[in-house]
Amino acid sequence: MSEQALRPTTKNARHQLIVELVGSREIHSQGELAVLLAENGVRVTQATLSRDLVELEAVKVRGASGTLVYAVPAEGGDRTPLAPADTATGRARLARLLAELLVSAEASGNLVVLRTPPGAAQFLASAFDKAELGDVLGTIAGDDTVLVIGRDPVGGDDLAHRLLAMAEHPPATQGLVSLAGTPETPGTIPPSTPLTSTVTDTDTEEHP
Amino acid sequence: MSEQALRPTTKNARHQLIVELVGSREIHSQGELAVLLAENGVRVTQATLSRDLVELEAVKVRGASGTLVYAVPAEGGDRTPLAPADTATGRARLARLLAELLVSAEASGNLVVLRTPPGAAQFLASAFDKAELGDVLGTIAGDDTVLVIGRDPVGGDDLAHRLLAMAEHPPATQGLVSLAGTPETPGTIPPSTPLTSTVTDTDTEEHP
DNA sequence: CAGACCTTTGTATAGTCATGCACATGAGTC
DNA sequence: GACTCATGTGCATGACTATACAAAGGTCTG
Repeated sequence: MSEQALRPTTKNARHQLIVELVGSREIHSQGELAVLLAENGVRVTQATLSRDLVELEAVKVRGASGTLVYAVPAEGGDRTPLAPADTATGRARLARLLAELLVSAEASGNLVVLRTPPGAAQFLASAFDKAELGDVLGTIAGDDTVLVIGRDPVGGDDLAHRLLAMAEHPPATQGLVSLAGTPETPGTIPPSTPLTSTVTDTDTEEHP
Repeated sequence: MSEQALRPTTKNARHQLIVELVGSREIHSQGELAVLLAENGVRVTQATLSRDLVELEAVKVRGASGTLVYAVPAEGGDRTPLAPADTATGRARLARLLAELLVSAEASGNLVVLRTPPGAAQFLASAFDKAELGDVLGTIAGDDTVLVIGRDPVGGDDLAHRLLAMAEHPPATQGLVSLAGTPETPGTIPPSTPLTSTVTDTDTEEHP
């Protein structure tokens, strides 16, 4: 084996590096990933990467141009660059991600149900975490649905409108790699659709 | 062209059929999809399907067994099986799954936060869907957390107790495959932990 | 009518990913 | 030490997907 000729690296370290790379740039193929890894002193073949990506439960999601890029669910599917963002940055980023990912928003009581393209919900939810909106109690995310829990018991509508406004007026792009593919603009908000089937069926059945 | 020999079908109709098929079964490859379409009288090649899937913005997601299956974001990415389950069977199954999977239950307002072993939340949540409990508005699930939304604005406590009772008195086992590896017994329920950090951080960060 | 243009689809093939097989290495046991 | 087993990886190749090119059909315009 050629390990002695390379920078020492374990499988776990390689996995970590893969997560970092996938989280910080759009990677379209395992060959491309192999090149990036080699640039970091980790030389493996496509076969090994295929296996790694299975172990990491990676998927391919559609980016802005409709091309498929890798996404790793590690850390809740968070593909955010590892550099932590401060709150203002977090909010700007949330707005940008809302602009890109928000498919629809529905409110009921203190809850807002956000729909995203498949695989993007965790990503969007993590942006809520980092944005630290005061009137958001927390979020829970599945595959393509984010449930935003508002503090105000009847503030769901306001919150939904606010999020839509953010989605429509995102800050200038900052060069962050975005999970493009905000295919369908929300259009309209059905103001008071019951929550049941939308949340329940779609989200829980997304991982068969 | 062989269109004259086939059931008349437009591209849009084909897209609709694709969405239905992808939404009702696990489809692992475009070849498999081509076969299913042919069974429905729509004969196209893999090339056409590749193009269709791009237009439909389909992605591949990982299913329960870790294999990749197609998912279509149309209609919010709903991949719900189309065959409905009857209610009584669903409720018995839910009770059994609660007995096996429920780690803890906490109520707040109309919400009940259920904790499961990692990876089991979606499975448990789908059982809620099929059980069709009247006082449950819906559920949303992450990795190890299921948020159960009750209809009664202050009925969370009652609902939590009811679910715990179901967990403690499940029907006789019926040979259902359980999510083996239900390692940890609930032990105790911390009665009134605030909802915030539990929901947000744990759940969205749970996919390593 | 003819011609230009657009859309759609199939064929063939390049590109991408998954996997069987073989090998190397490390850990544990005798 | 030898042997066994588990893990990890590369090579080769099959399976899967995307796309260049060509053809057919439909629509629009002069």
